Amino acid sequence: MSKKVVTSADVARMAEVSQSAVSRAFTPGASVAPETRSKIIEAANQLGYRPNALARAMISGRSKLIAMLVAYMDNQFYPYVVELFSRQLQEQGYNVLLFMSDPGQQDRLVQKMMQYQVEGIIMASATLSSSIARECADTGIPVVLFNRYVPSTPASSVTSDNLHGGSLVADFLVRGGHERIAFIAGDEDASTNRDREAGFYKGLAAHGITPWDRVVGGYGFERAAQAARTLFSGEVKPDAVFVANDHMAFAVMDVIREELGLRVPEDVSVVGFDDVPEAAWKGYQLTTVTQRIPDMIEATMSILLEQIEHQAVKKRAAVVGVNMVVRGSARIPSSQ
Amino acid sequence: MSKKVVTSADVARMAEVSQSAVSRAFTPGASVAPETRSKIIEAANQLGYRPNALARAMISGRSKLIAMLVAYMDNQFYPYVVELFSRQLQEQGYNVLLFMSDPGQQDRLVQKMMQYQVEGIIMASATLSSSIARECADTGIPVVLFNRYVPSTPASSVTSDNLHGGSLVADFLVRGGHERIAFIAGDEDASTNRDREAGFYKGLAAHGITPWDRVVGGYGFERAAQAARTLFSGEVKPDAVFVANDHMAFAVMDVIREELGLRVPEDVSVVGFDDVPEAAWKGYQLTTVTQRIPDMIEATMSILLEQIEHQAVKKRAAVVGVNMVVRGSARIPSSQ
DNA sequence: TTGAAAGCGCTAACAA
DNA sequence: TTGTTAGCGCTTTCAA
Repeated sequence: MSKKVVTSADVARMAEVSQSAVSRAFTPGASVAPETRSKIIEAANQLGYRPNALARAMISGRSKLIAMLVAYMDNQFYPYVVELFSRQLQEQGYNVLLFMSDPGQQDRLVQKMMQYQVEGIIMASATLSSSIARECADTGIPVVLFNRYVPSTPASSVTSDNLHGGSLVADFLVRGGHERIAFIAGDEDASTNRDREAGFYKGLAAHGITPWDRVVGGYGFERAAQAARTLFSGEVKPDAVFVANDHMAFAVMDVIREELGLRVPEDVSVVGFDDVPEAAWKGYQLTTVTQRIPDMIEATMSILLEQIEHQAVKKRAAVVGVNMVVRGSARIPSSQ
Repeated sequence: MSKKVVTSADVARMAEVSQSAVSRAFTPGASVAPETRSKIIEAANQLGYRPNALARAMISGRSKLIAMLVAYMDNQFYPYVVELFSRQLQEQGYNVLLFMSDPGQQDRLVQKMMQYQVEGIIMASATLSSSIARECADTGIPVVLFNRYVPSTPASSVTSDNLHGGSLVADFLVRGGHERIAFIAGDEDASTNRDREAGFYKGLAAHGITPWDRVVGGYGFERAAQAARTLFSGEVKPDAVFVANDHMAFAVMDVIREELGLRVPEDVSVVGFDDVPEAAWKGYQLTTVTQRIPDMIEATMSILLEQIEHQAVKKRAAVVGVNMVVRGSARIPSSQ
């Protein structure tokens, strides 16, 4: 039926040029006479020729592949990040190899990426062992941890200023006149959680206040709901809770309003972190801290592309600023 | 510093075997003596050898790459789909090349996929020109349209029974005693919208009822909000609205409750389609039609893998059943 | 079971 | 500007 796979040699034959001329015709900066090129292009179109990207990658050493490893997609933060990365990388001529990480499988997946000769790796909310990070660095593959950092690895990182974000929330809640301020933690191993929590406590301490209670929600919806139930199970209840991310905050609000019959923010204020799209939905109107995703992406892209360009991996750590968005889920400070 | 890229020849030298022996040691079914293999594996580990997947793909003709094209990620339906596909594909030994489609760029992206010698293509809520579909078929690359179909192309498709879903909603709303039933359409070019709408009208007609009004929301959040404003701008307002997907339904509910001050479902019933995770959130409790994503994925995988296996592309169209989930956003029929 | 040899489709010197 | 010539790192006959 069809001739099965057309190669550059076929095109060369038809255009009556050498095979390398065909290669040049498809290489942006190469020196080919305009007429030669158009003759070749025409033949190529006629035959339905498509350069084999794999062969090109092999010989040129440039696969134009970037791997992305993502832990989960149910928190809307990540789909948004994936979409933006994909679009921008595509625009830059790169292609995305996507991996979903199963806990414990991350190193194996990174090996896979390297087998495919990716030119860079983006790890979104996933970390890697330092031995693997070493290996990437030695191979010359830049790795950037997105929204996580690990001090002891050679991998670069891009994070928000979670420390500052946490203190912003503390400030806001204290100024709002709250007296029993609780915290629902995310994944305790995650740097995001550690920093948000540390910043929060520090901010509280600056006002001479100690956190009223603390439970762990593990960044998951169901587990956060459970955490909220625990938090509100006592006789006297918190009047404000800072939840380590928006995704959990929705679950927490559901429990507070539907199961406990309390009002938000009249009875209890809720503040999240991330500012995912749903936070602006009227059903929640979540007051939260904005992670400036576009800025984070930009920082990641520039680290990655710069290192790919210069063939030199060196650790960099970008920290992007944050700001609070005040909506309706937490009492708003009246004074000043 | 490090020896830069280790090849099978290096391993062969160290293990004192031929280079082809190394290849065999890394090929599952190949005939190698156990001792030879272990000798090779040891040398490989020592040197940090990783088979080059690109070279393997070139010679074997099996890239183990599957391309996925997605139009957008803001509707939670898609992140979920992407995650599930990725995990299952990974489990089957395949790797995912992810593309976000810009409208109009789809054909170009499919060309890219083919250049990377992908073994199959999944198009999620995106369609392709029939010429490109032809090309894929001729090249022997199976394509499956996920959640869309195009009768005139050779591409396979997997969809929900949108027709039936629409009629289910009509039935539910009529039995609920509604009298002014409106429809907010999604993307009018999409088969999903056409079928949901057709099924809905047919279901209405079966009860001798005609739709009260119809506006277009284009499957987008903001546009749907606008559509809702239009729909409710008249003197007399609808008492029920079927929104072509959940994502728009949230926007519609926001407008109805917050801007218009109407109650859901007391003043107006809202029904969506998809059953994304947020539909179960207490802030919305959206009554909707469930797309059985796991079943849809399974159907897609089996079409794809079967055709890759047998090297034969033939068009198949799977239709997956749907069912309604009754939550709180629409009045519940009392009788029977 | 093993090794030698022949490429997969392409890019990249090197001459011409 | 063009063609010739080597390979990139691997799998796969084909003999041994």
